[in-house]
Amino acid sequence: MDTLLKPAHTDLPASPSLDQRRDHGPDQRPDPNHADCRGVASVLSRVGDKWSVFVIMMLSDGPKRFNELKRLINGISQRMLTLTLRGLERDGLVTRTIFPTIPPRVDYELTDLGHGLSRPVEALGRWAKDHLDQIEAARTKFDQRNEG
Amino acid sequence: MDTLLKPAHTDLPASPSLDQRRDHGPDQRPDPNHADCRGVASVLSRVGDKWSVFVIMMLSDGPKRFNELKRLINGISQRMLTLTLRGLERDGLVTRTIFPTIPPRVDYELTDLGHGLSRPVEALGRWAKDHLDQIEAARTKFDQRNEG
DNA sequence: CAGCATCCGTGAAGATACTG
DNA sequence: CAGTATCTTCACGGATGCTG
Repeated sequence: MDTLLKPAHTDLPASPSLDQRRDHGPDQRPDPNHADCRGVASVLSRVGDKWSVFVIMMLSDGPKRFNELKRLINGISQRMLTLTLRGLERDGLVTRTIFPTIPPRVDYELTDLGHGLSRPVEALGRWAKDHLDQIEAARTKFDQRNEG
Repeated sequence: MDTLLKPAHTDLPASPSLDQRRDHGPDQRPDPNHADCRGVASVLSRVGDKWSVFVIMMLSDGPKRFNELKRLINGISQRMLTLTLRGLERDGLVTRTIFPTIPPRVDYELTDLGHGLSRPVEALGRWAKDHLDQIEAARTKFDQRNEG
């Protein structure tokens, strides 16, 4: 009940790295006029987390069960899905509803907050989809210049 | 010129994990009706990368120099900044302009593609900022329930 | 079915010292 | 100033096996 799903010796489910590892200095004021880093970063990292994004997208359709999500995302391991869901739950983005039946059934659903997030996230997803070619082209070109 | 800034033995600057490690099986069609994962994921991971986001935000004001960015972001290490910038450059999101003066001067600027990305990214940033409290509150609450 | 518990490899990121 | 080079750490994430 200690190591649980937590990889090795973390204390947070799915986005520990930022909050914990990032304060390497005593005072860390970047410049208030831009972005206040610390806090925003921890939210951004949730968004940047591949699995979180996919889960959010899948759930924007409506509530889903555990294995349903697993099938939809398909590349995700069960551990990562659990971890991701716990993280999203922790952040108040999804709710976890347990039906004490046999066999057990658990539904995951976006909260209002989660739905709010899903909008900019999907906007981003659309952008990504739209410009994928350009980016991949740029990557190829860059790689050729750099080692070809 | 081989190990360079690349941490240990990667081949991509800042978002290699997804494309490479993700194909653990022969057939990996998730369900075309949702998101096509692989490609989008690699873009999302760039966006989700904390440092990339901050750099993009900083550069949306206009071109900046290396150390200027470093100061603005402040929590970033010099290595990570270089790595991030190379990644963004590789993806065709920023340009790198070298002035062969002494001392040397390098300007980084968003490309059109980069500016395009900066819009949804900033939307996300705003969202993150706006709902930071809610999320942190949720986190605290969740943590208390879970171990208090 | 949903989920813990564990072991383990990989690689992302920090710190530091050196160069043009 | 703007990088490079290198070492080290340790968190992410996969695979597997066990519970209620």
